[in-house]
Formats: sequence, structure tokens, C-alpha cells
Amino acid sequence: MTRKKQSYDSGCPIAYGLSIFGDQWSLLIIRDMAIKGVRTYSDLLTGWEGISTNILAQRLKHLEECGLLTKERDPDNWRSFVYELTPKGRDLAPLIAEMVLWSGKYNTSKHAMSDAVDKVRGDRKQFEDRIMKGELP
Amino acid sequence: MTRKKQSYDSGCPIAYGLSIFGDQWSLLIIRDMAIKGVRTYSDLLTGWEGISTNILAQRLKHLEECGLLTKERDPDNWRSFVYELTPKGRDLAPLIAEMVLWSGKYNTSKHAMSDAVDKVRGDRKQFEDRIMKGELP
DNA sequence: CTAATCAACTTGCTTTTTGCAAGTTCATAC
DNA sequence: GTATGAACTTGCAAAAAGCAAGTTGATTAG
Repeated sequence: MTRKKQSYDSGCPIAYGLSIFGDQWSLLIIRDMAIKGVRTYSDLLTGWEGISTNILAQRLKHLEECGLLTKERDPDNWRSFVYELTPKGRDLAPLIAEMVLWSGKYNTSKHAMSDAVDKVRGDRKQFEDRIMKGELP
Repeated sequence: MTRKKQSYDSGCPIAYGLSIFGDQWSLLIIRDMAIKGVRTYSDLLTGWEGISTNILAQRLKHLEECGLLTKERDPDNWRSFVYELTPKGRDLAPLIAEMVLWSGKYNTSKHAMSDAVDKVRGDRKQFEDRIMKGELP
């Protein structure tokens, strides 16, 4: 029950964004959906970073309440649900692109996914457009 | 002692960014420094949102360790310290701009600082350049 | 020169959030 | 009708956040 976010609303746009996705997991969920095309709970669970199941459920609920994604039954598989990004969620594409570029510039780790960074650097507009139109990878 | 971040390094640029500023406070600190020109601990403490002192100290240390800011004695006031954003920290300007634009588009609260949003919308390049050059407001 | 002040923290303690493991529900599949 | 799989929920321990009070080392005021 994460009901009360102690959000004294400062009105600042940065604070507004942080109240929605200012945590360790939300943007990774959105990344999986926007970039990798993941749409189900179980696929989100087995992502690269290993979110735990209760946190995933909590975050999905929060993101849904904030209007970044929707949850519906899968018409082809009635026991499964499909999560979809809304326009509000897909509109985070430019922010995600900036984040990728910033990290690409400063993350010197050997594991850094420089191929992914190069993709954004090479054609940022296409990267953003694909997400914003909801196209799959 | 926040030594161990349970950071299994996935190599993802998004995850890298989140490991540095993926919390409720870091970007607000950077906002205060980049946009409002705040440079001291006590001024950061009395910001709009009310961070508590131990958390502020912890975050400043972390951001310093990650190379986003530096800490030095104030030459004019030897009992005070001056925090300054590094190029790595100032390079978050485009990300901050995107965040402001996104929130400006979707935050319908009456407290929303639409004047600040309009400023970024009106001349985004100037907004970013001022931050990236370290110019004060 | 001594006391009060101030900036920048630190420490101790309570509350909240996270993480992990195990259990639940309900719709198929065998 | 038993097992399986998807999507969660629950319980509990560990970590992080929040709050208040205390510490340290300069000034500054008297």
C-alpha cells in the first residue's frame, strides 16, 4: 500500500516527473516496453536487471494510475494481460534518448552497450519516432 | 553508509543513469545548482521540497563520487564550502529540458510552474546553453 | 578573550520502502 | 482432474528515508 506519496507539490516540473518515474525501476519498465516491445508481466519480470515481483506489481499500478500505461486482457490468451504505453508514456522517448546519450558519453564500463548508444546517436529522430508511434522493434 | 548499491551492472545506458540520479532527490539538487544557481549546503537544505540534512549530505557525496559535482572551500568565506557542477553534471541540461517539457505537457495541476515551462519551450537552446556553460541565472 | 552564531555535517532512532521467498487464483493444457 | 503457467499477494527481514538533536570548526559580537 504505497498510498501516500509524501508529495508536497512544489509545482516544479522536475519534481512532477520525479514523483512519477523518479525511482530505480519505472524507467526500466518503460524501457522494456518502449524499446524491447515487452508487454506482459512475466516478460517484465525476467528483464535484464531482475526486479522483484511485488515491486513490479506496485510500479505497474502506479504507472497505470499516472496514465503512462494501460492494462487489458490479451484477446488471444484470456489468462494473460497486455500492458501498453499510452501517448503520455511514449512521450518519454526524448527523455530516454537524452539519457542514453548522456550515459553513452560518460559510462566507460566495459559492459556499456555502445551499440545501443550508437543507434540513438546515429538516428535519434528515428529512435524517438518509433517509440512515439508505438512501433515494435 | 550506503556502500553497496545492489547494482548488477546490466550495461544498459538507462540503468547507468538511474544508478547515478535515479532517486527522488538527486535531480532536484542538480536543478537547484543548474537553474537556481545554488552552491552551498545550507541553501540546498532550504530548497522548495525540503530534503533532510542526512540525505542531502549522502546525495552530495554520491554525486561527487560519480563526478557530477565538486566540493571546495569558499575562498571568500573559509567556513563555507562551494559546490559546483562539473561538465558531466551540466551535461544533464538536455535531459532536464526534456523533463520540463514533458511535465509541462502533462501536469495539469494549478500549481504547475507554467512560466518556467514556457521559458524552456520558448528558447530551449538558450536554457541548455546557460546551464552547460555554468552561467548563473 | 569569551560567548553566541553559523555552516556543514553526523548520530541515533523511528518509519517507510525494498527485496526475497513462498503462497494464491484462475484459466487453460494434458 | 491434475499439472502448468500467468499474474499477482502476503509475510518477513534488510535497507533506505525521514526527523530531531548533537558535533565541529570557523567567524562575529560584546
